[in-house]
This record gives sequence, structure tokens and C-alpha cells, in this order.
Amino acid sequence: MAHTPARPTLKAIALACEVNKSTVSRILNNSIGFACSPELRERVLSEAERLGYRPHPLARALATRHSGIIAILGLWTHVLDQNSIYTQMARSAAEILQAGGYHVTATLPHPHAGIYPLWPQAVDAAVILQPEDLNALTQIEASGIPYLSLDGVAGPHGSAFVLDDRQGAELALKHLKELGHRRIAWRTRSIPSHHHSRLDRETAWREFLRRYRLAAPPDELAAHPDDETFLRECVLGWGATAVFCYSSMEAARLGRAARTLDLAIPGRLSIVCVNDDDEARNATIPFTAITTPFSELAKAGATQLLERLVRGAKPQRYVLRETLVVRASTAPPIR
Amino acid sequence: MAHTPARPTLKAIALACEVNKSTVSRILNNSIGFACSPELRERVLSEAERLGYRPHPLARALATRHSGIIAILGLWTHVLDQNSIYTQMARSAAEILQAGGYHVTATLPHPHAGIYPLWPQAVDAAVILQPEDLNALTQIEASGIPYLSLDGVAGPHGSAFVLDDRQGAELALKHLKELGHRRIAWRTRSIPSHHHSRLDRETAWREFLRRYRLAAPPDELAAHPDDETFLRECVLGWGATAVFCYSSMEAARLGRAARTLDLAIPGRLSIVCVNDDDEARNATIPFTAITTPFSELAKAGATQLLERLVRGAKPQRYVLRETLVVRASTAPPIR
DNA sequence: TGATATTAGGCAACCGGTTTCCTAACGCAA
DNA sequence: TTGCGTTAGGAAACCGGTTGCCTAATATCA
Repeated sequence: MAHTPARPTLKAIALACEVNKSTVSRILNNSIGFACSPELRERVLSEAERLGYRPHPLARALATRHSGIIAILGLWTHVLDQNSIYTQMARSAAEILQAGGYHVTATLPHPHAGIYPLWPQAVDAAVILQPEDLNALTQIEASGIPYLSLDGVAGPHGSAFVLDDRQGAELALKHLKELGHRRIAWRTRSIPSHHHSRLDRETAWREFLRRYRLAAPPDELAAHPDDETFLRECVLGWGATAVFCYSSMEAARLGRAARTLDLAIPGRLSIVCVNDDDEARNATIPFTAITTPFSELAKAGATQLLERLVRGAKPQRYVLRETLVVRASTAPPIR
Repeated sequence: MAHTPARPTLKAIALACEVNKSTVSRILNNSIGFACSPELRERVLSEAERLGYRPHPLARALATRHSGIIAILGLWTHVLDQNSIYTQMARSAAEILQAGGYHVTATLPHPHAGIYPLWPQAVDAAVILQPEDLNALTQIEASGIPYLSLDGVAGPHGSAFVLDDRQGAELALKHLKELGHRRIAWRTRSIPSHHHSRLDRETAWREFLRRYRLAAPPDELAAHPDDETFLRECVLGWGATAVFCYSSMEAARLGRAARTLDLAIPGRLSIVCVNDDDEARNATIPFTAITTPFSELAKAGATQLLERLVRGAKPQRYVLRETLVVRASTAPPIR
């Protein structure tokens, strides 16, 4: 086994200054309630500087029982979908290294100093992104460390911060209804059918239709693989005047198909989508959209996690409301 | 500070079994050259099982002076470019947590067990992806740990594994020349001009033209923002019969522009690109391409890093050759 | 039966820090 | 000069493991 070269320790400094290592420790940490002569302090500090002393994070973490590290879990599944060359390289390398008995962690560069925290210790807490598999969740729960679950469920030790997808969907549908639409279709395509956001929005849509006694289109239409077929059957066939889309991506594709079929937006067809992102804003006809403020959600959750770590706050469940941004893609239906 | 709940230690087991903790340690690790009665072994193992004992990774790493952790550096810059919702969430959370004085690491789930290594320790080695900023490189070099630099340079402690971009470019150009092409253009567009792969390929192209006394097109053409203009000036104007493209993406765009301008491929124009990916393979007219085997590069590098860690091998510089895959987009020029 | 080799397991140092408790020296008032 | 509070710093336990060395008991061999 190759080892890192020997680094100077407290003992080395203590020996050089002819003091006890506990004294050195207190001086370097300038512990409160500790006093010594200014000369000694100066001597120790300069010796530490001269030797290039850096405390051993493992030893410190072991003694203090807290490392200052928080792990982010579940990111990789999302990153690897993108399949960029670099993530693939990382994965290939990781495969080999893991087969060799090593764990692999990707460290996040510190934003200000631009440095990499090269020595991550044990973790004090974790953030888990959209925990799909319960395995990971039960494991982290069993470990007993505090954690934050973003866009997903959490157990007793976890805070869950989620978006209110059903409320957002209702906002979109209410907007369409107030414009006068009566035949409102639902469009989803690219997302796995078990994803909670899809289920939530679809359920909200169904309930909305039921509540206001609006007609529903044929069941299997919403996820039809071809956009033009969807429009033909849904708008020309069934008579939809508005569509509620799972995401801006679906909306954009639908917009292109509508142009091909010469269906004017919003004249002939109104479109509302979820995700107020660049794709929604910069479309030829900008889309009315439901905001999904993931960033704020994450910040709020992280802030609460800090509260828990620093001030011992309790785990918490938080539901962030979504809002409606009206743009050019919605208008009253033509008579 | 919130702490994790107390976990069972060696001492606890030792007390329960009325043996020394060193004995427990040896049994649990089944140390070679250690013997004890089968009954005692059984007793200790079952007690450990009963208490749910897990060794404390910090303590173990401190004692053995090796943690079994390898960090991947530089991944984030590439991941964050993609701007997926989840990476952005991670970044937002990390911002807050780091401002709160914490380091943040994203841990890679173990591929087989599907578990997250929840307690990363100090690192034994590092992999750094395409190190652009020398800061990170000098820092890791100063730390003295062995590392692997993929697609980039390395210092004395690092192994550098790179692709031979110039050799690959020559392969492409030789192919075109053997087909009979004499006016060969170079096309790049989307990549920053300081990136080493762009410089290498461009240089190789220039040298190739010089070596075989072939004419060169006007200088500023290669990076012209508009594909149709490029083709008009380069093919119709200057008389190119072949183009060497920086990547399959550039080739695909050029292919579309050629169709618009009614320039037959490969009848009127041959195209070779770098990156033998789906885009090259699945194009309407599949592209002759130079392979850039990043995955193999990463695997080779990782393997060598393991050699260094396990068997004390020396840092190494390795250059992986690229190869040519001939497809439908290249043919002899028409007379 | 005695000498020797092997087995079974304990003791204590060590990894590199932190922290509790203790004491010698000093200053000051009585 | 005695008594007491403060200051300066040391000794040692501890965090939770690993490992070199040692010894008593048992097994093997001559």
C-alpha cells in the first residue's frame, strides 16, 4: 500500500517547542479559557507555520465526533442520465476502482476558494434527492444521522421538502376554466408513469374534471408517442380547446406539431405547461407555465438542515406552493 | 451539535464476551495467523451480529492509515454545464451548506450492492478529469497523494492518460488523401479555441496540408458561426471536396446544411468527423469517424492507479491511439 | 517423561488529535 | 509570613480501532 508522506503532527511541534501536545492543541485552536505567555504562543504558532502543520482531519473527527461533512445522495442517477463524455468517464473509472475494493466519492469544489476539500470525513448529515428506491432511504434512516429529503418522502430522522404538484396543477386548470375552456386534455409522454409528479398532476386533472363535471378525453391518449396523432385525435377528433402539459418539453413538441397541422396557438388551442424554464419562456409562442421552484425548495431545505445541526431543530415536512405565470399560449377558446 | 446515536464498539463486544478487544478485532477481521477456539469465535461473531456492530471507519482509517477512498475531481464543472434540475438543486443546497461552514461531497452509490458509502474517509488517491485550472492540480500535487489525470496533464505524483488527438486527426486526413481528395477543409465551431483537443487537431491538419503541399482554405472560415455560409464559401467558393470536422455534432449540422444546399454527401462532399458516437452512427448518411475511446482510457487509467496503490507501481504517462471507422460519408471526389 | 513446538489469547503501544482534571508558581491582601 | 485566588501549563484519559510482542496451556516428538 502506498502511503501519503508523513505530515507534521502536534507531537512534532510539542517536541520542538518543549511543551506538551495538549498545550499546542489549545494554542492552535485558541481554546477559550486557556492562557499562556505571549512568547510561548508565538513560538508555537511560528513553529507550526514553519513545519506547515495541518491537523489530521480523521484524528480530529474521531476525537470531536463530528466531521463537518454532508453527503449528497442520489445525484448520480440523475447525472448519469445525461451521458456526457465526462460522466461516462467517471463511471468507467469508478467501476474499476470499486471492483478493486475502493469506495468512490466525487467532491464538490468549494465555490469561493475554488479548492477541493480533499479529505472528506464521515458525514454529519445527508441530503437525498428525490429518493426513489426505499433501500437508500431505510439505510440512511437506520444510520441515525439527520438528513434532508428533497422532492421525496422521509422517515423520522429526515426532513421532507416537496413541491405541491397537485396545487400547481389545479392552478393551471383553474386558469383554463376561467378563460372559458370546457374540453381540457392532459399530455404526458416522456416521464415514467410511476413518477410521483406525474401521478399527482394526472390525479389533480381527473379530480378537477370531475368536480366541475367536465368531459374527459379517451384514456390512452395522454401518453401517445406521436405528437401529431395526439393533436389530431384530441383536438380535431375529441374537440379539445386546451392542453395541460406535464413539462415544457412536452409543450414545445406539441407546439411544433401544432404548427405542422396548422393549429393556431392560442387561437385554436391553448397550452399550459409545468416548469417555467428557458424552454417555456423562449418558445416561439411563450408558454403559460406553472413554476416549479426547485432551487428555492433546495435552499429552504438546506437552511432547515443547518438549523437542525446547529440549533438542534426538529425534522420538518415542508410543502412549497407553485405559482402561475401567464404568457401568450393561453386565451379564451374561439366560439 | 447534533450527534449520531452511540454505536456498539469493539469494547462493548469484548466486555460482553469477557475477552480482550484485540481478540474481538482479530476475530472479526479474521486476521491471518490468529487462532482461537471455534466456540469463542462463534460467541464473538454472534454477539457482534446481535449488537449490529459496524466498525467505525474513522478509527479504522486512523489506525491503518488508509481509508479506501478515492476522490473524483473536476466532475462538477462538467455536470453543472448540463443544468439539469437535479444538479441545480444540488448546487443550491451545497451553496447554503458551504456558507454554513460545511464541506459537501456527493457520494457514488456502489454499483453492485446499491448502497451508498455513507462514511467517506480521507482519500487515498484521486482521479482528476481534464484538469483545466492548474490550481487544483498544484494543490493535489502538494498533498502528495497518488492521482490519475484523465485527458490532461499531471505532475510528478500523477499518471496522465490522454488520447492522441493529433494521430487521430492524421488518420482521418490520410484516409481522405488516399481517396484522392486534395482540397480538405477543417470545421470547428462549438468548442472554445483554447481547448487542447481543438488545438491538436487543427495543428495536425495544418501540418498535414503543409507536408503534402495541399492548399489551405481562408483562415477564418473554420469557425464561421453559420453552417450554410461555411459550405457556400468553402465548397462552392474555395472548392473543397472534403471536410474534417471537430466532432460528430458539427458533422451533423453540416450534413443538414448540405442537404439544404443540395450538396450530395459523399458525391459532392466527403465528411470525416471525430467521436464515433450515436450521432455519427445514426445520421441519415452515417459518418466516417475517428474513435475517441474515452471509456477505455478511463478504465486503463483506473487500472494503473490500482497498480500504484496495491503494488507500488510508478506514475505513468499513457497515450491511447485513436482509430478510423469508415462509413458512407466518404468517397473519392468526383472529377 | 522431559524438551520443544504450537495454539489461544492477553497486554499495551499506537494512529493524531481533544478535553478533563490537576498542580506548581505567582501575585496580592491581611 | 501566611493564606488564597489566579495564571500557566502538564499528565493522562479518551475517541475506536489495529498490531507487535508476550505468555500460559496444550500438543507433539524423541
